[in-house]
Amino acid sequence: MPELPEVEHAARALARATSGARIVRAKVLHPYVGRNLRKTSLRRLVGRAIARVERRGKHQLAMLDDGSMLHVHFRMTGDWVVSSREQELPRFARFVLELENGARIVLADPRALSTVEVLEPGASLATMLGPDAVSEQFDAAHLRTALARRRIAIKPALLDQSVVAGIGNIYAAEALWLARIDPRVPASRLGARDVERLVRAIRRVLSRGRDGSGRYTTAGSARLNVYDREAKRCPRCGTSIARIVQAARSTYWCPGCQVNPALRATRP
DNA sequence: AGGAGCCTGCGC
DNA sequence: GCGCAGGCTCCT
Repeated sequence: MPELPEVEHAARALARATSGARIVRAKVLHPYVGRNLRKTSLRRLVGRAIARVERRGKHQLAMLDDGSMLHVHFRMTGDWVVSSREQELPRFARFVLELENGARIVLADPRALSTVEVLEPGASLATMLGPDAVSEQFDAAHLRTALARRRIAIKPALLDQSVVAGIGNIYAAEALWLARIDPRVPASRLGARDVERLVRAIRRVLSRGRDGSGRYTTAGSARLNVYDREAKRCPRCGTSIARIVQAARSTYWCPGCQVNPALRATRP
């Protein structure tokens, strides 16, 4: 369940379940999930306490008391299941952490695309991340600069985690709809006012998008205005919602009210 | 810039 | 069956 609000929720759940507790066991149950792990590094976790948990974009970092870090990425379908050691493992359990307080934290992921790795003290994430989408560092000035020389369309640009960290496919579409921007517009063609609207739209979209459990849904959700709604009516203008493919990902958008800013300028 | 691929389940 | 999926990396 991999968009930023969901990862934030998951990271908090992890923090709550672990807070200060020592790890007594750490085990990968699916080889693909541990593909970035060196054979011995999981054992280094045993005996360490989890001091705190941070989220950076959609990455989770559990900071251990010796300065090393447990780095987890849910990709498409990962999630934490918190229970106790006596309970049965949940379906799709791919990685298990057991704590001396009796808690058991399981990474459940049907597709097993999640990754778990241990970073040495002082190491940093291998990926370049832009400012977090819900941080103050992410503002119109930053986004404008980051997009200035990009010739790719704005929608795939928003998915580029080095531009801004934490936006996924669903909320990229939803934010562009809110800001009334055509997803196909070259990123560098957005004007200052478009970028400002877009930043506000991103903030709004990321501040909703969750039900009480921290999950989101697609079909049947009143919150999603365009995503997964091909051929349905745009809630704003009634036009039939379109689906296109950009950078091999689905983009849903409204051809009626999401306009190309360049065209808007020539037709006042 | 575009596509394949990773792995598995689900809906048609 | 087949095609699709909320992400990301790596390759042409």
